[in-house]
Amino acid sequence: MAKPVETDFDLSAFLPYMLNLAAEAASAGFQAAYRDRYGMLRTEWRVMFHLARFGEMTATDIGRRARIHKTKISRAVRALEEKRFLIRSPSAKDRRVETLSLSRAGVEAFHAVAAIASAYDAALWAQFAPEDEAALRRCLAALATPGDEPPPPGVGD
Amino acid sequence: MAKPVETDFDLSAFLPYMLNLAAEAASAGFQAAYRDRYGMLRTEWRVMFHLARFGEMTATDIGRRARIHKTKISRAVRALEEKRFLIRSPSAKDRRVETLSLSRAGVEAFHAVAAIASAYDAALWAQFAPEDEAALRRCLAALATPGDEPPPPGVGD
DNA sequence: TGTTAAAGGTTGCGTTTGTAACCAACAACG
DNA sequence: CGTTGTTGGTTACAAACGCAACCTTTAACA
Repeated sequence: MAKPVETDFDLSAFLPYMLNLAAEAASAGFQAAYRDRYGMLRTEWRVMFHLARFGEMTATDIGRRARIHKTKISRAVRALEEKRFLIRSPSAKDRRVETLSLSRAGVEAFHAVAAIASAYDAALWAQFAPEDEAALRRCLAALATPGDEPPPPGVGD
Repeated sequence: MAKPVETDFDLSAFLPYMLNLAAEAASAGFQAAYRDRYGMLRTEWRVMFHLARFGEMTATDIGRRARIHKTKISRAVRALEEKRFLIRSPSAKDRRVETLSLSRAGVEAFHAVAAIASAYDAALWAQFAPEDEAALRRCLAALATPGDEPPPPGVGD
């Protein structure tokens, strides 16, 4: 099969492929902000963000909101706890549940990463024409919203 | 730290995050096409696509074009070979190199997956307004193009 | 030629992930 | 109450990945 195959399918125009290339490129430069500086994984950063954004939450709450699987949350929570960024406190009403919150150090780390993220994000958006930016936001929001299926494996930011 | 943290950073408007959610959602429904039916991994599908698109190639060629790391290519090639979808033939000029090509069965599998991908892709694009589609293509292309750095880890389609 | 450097690929090892099974606590209901 | 089913969360095990080291063959060049 030495010759190219006759086909009308064009991978480079295939939306899932384009999205993944773009996502990969956009994430690459930012990961260092939490990976190198705090030894955090992507899921840890996301969990940290949610706790900062919403205050106290349970692991299940985070998973539902962030669409991350239970086991990934569980491991991220343990890692954050070991880094002293997160505190678990038992719930009085339901002894299965633990309420999670950021420690003071966790809040500080969050602020540092969020500052880098803000600047990074601004630089990314700056390369688009204003009307393209609006269209991009619309399309990405539509793609991310579709079904309310169970939490997918996850690719990450 | 029970209360939400005071911050102006909004994760849900953070471009890398939006891209990853969208990429994840867009890929989810398609992966079954090669995973369930042929037991292929994402990298295997990408390698197969490149061989179909360009005919014979070496592993390094594929890696450069698809921006996939050597070791992932190497393992994908072996997996495709074991599935009898791919044939390696030694190069006469350079004994380090192996020329890769799809077997007849590989071409058939490619066609089957490509057909599903085409239909899936059309359905995804159909949800956008025509002018949004153009803008989306522009933005994603711009994001994916930036630097010609060495092959990144890779997230996938 | 002999030496050194570089390129094509593969492999080993540790880390991260996905799936499924699991444990404990609670809820529903006879 | 006792049984049954569900929910919050963790763990075990097998895959997959990323990185670095490695082997072989070419290229550069003294």
